[in-house]
Amino acid sequence: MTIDTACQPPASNARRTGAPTVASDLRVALTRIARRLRAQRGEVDLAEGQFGVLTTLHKHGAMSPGALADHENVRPPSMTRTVNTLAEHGLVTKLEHPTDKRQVVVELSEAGHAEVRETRRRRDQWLTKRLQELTPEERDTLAAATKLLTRIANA
Amino acid sequence: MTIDTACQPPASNARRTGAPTVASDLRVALTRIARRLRAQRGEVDLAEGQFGVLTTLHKHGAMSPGALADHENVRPPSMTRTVNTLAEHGLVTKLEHPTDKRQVVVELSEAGHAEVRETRRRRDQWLTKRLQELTPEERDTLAAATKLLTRIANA
DNA sequence: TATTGTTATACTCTATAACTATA
DNA sequence: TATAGTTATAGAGTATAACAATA
Repeated sequence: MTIDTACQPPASNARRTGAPTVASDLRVALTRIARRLRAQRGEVDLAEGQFGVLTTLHKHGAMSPGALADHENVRPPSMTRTVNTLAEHGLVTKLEHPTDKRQVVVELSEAGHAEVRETRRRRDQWLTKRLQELTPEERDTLAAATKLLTRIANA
Repeated sequence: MTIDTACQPPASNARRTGAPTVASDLRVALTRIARRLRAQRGEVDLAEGQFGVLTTLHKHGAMSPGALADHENVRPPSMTRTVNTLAEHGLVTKLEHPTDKRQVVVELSEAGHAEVRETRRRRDQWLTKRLQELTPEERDTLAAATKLLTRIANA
């Protein structure tokens, strides 16, 4: 596939200068594991953005489409479409707001909750298998690192 | 935004059962950091799939559109479009294959190489800043964890 | 008059099917 | 006849602008 005349050495700047590569190596590993985790899906084949709405509702409870759009960083018309798609799949329910008739309340259905749980279960299962291939000492290292990574993730 | 009647407790299965949550916590942290890394872009505003083609060419050298499609898990017509877009931006060059006139050779231009380098530089910079906020001991822990995560990523 | 959500329309990315050129 | 790539066309997902209903 690759033609022999055009192969250049994959020289990263960090390695060329001899500078520390922990950040770079960590970035590559993190990115690759995240991609493999994303590939583990639940029952329903959802786009990542649609699944994101489910997790947000799972975490924060029912929200208006506008609030969801803010939270997911999309525009309101896009969220209208996303919510309608999820409603057609029976994963969310659109309800009237109790006092403000302009608003719509988007609520996760039981199927929606189940989809979030199942997807997380499969992703955790994949990662758990990988952890089981490590020694107890290595798992301790990763447990300690998890605390640090969590701090970084929320920084 | 959230209406008070519909908030349910965010009870994950792992926590409810008291089972170990390292895998789950690690997954959450990994996913979140990866998302924040992806948000660090280079000069040109490229979709993640388009940038993926640049990194593949950066790593493996010039390839045919078909080989790129295989590598990136998209269909050939999609890769044709992607490559044409990248070529219009001056990030890749389409060349004739030396012996097989059916084939096209897609080569990363100097601007393409620079885009890959710059994007990686910004992502490494973001992560380096986060690492600098840790103690030396914590950095040692993450350095050790990086080796393990790299192994997992490639498993 | 401001806010919430939707409809109308368009652009991007992806796909399948059909076509062209070459091996 | 098989292979590499493209063109034609369609389906998601997202965007901006314009509109409807309600506060």
